[in-house]
Amino acid sequence: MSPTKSKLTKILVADDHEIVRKGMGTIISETDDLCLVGEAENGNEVLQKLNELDVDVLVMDFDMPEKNGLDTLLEVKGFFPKLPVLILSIFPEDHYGTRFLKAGASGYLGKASASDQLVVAIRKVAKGGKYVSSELAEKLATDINKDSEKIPHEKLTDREFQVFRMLAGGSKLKDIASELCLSINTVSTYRGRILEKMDLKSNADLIHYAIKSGLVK
Amino acid sequence: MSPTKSKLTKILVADDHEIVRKGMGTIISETDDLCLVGEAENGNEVLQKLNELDVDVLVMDFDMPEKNGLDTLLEVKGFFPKLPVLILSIFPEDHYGTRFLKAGASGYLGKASASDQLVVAIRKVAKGGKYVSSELAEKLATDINKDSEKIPHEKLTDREFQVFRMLAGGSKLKDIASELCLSINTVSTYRGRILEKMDLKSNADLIHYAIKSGLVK
DNA sequence: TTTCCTTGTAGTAGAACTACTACAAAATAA
DNA sequence: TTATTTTGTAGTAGTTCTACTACAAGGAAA
Repeated sequence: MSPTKSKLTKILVADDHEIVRKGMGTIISETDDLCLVGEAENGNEVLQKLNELDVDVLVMDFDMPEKNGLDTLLEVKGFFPKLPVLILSIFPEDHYGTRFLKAGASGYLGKASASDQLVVAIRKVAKGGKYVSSELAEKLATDINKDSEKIPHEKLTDREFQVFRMLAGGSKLKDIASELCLSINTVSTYRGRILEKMDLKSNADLIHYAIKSGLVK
Repeated sequence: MSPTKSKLTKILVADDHEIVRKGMGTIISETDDLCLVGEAENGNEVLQKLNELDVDVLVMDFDMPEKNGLDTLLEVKGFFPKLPVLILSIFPEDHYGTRFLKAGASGYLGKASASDQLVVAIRKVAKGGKYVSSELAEKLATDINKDSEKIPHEKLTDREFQVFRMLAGGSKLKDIASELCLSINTVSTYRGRILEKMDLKSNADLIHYAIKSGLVK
């Protein structure tokens, strides 16, 4: 039973930068088998649009205001477990990639990737496959048995990592607590665990680490 | 309908992310009086394209590999002093804006800005004007009275600079106080003055500044 | 299945920090 | 020279952070 194989792949694009959405829209429009059916500016809109529209692939930015990419991904996967999600990021693949893949993303690519890679990735995940860059693939392969040799920040849990990034960006405990709707004490505990796991002594160390390793811009 | 004969504004777009270039290209193409004549991926290409092409406005990303936006801007201004340059950035306007304007940029806007702002900005600078967001304008106004000609850290006194370096290195107020045989309150006052003079908001900002400008490790 | 470790969450008390205010000496401007 | 600003120095009071403790839920290990 094969209906027309040339079925359009319907795509929802989520990014807080309109310019980036336009760019992806253009790339998608220029590709015959792809079709842009909607745009979202933040995580909440993503959920809303997914309910309204018929979507085959979600292409989502890593870093969005209101609700970040990882949280949104988890939520999306809760409601639409089978929807392929492609994560787009300004950060190099190997820094964050594994985290998103573990959370259920079907692929991860940097914004610096050429547009043909975007198209390749979309087609791949639309068919149920995974898309990873060769760098990331290599990393995944070498990471399989080596838990001890992990890069420090990879030992953090998602929640800890989220706090890590905010601390590195200069957010105060209070800001983080209210942003994440947690007690300041809770955030402080995360901070302590982050410092412990990464063998750092202070927020200053943490910021130095984050900048040096390119985890923050 | 425009009674005046509309002249096409020829634009060169520079950004290391192809998706962003596509996005800007789309916005520009959709606007009658604007025309995209070229793209560049990095600072060196910008110079090269400017020599090859007839360009009215350069729209350039803040953060590019190989040669960053500020360096490129200075170089461009050396060869083409009258070319209007619009800087695009993922950072909020008020963080870096003044620095670029002082370096000769005609405008500065965040990537989060709506596309209509991009068009407005391009038209404005093409006519020789300056484009600034209202936030940035306000900031500029308050900066006028300060002697903001100097590089920020050069405005610090020796004592302040000493404290600055220690703070940037991650020292605690207590450590600094005992190292310099001062009251913690005194060190705190220095800190406050440093932040004020350098227009920073927190130790985290200070560390970011110090690392980026090479004042620390 | 039971035990042990990890993760997400928060409270408390004391330490550290921040924002103000203050003031004298040194440097500058008028 | 005199008035004004800058610099070096602290105190006080209110905020925020840190270290420690605690505990339940989920997983992993035994």
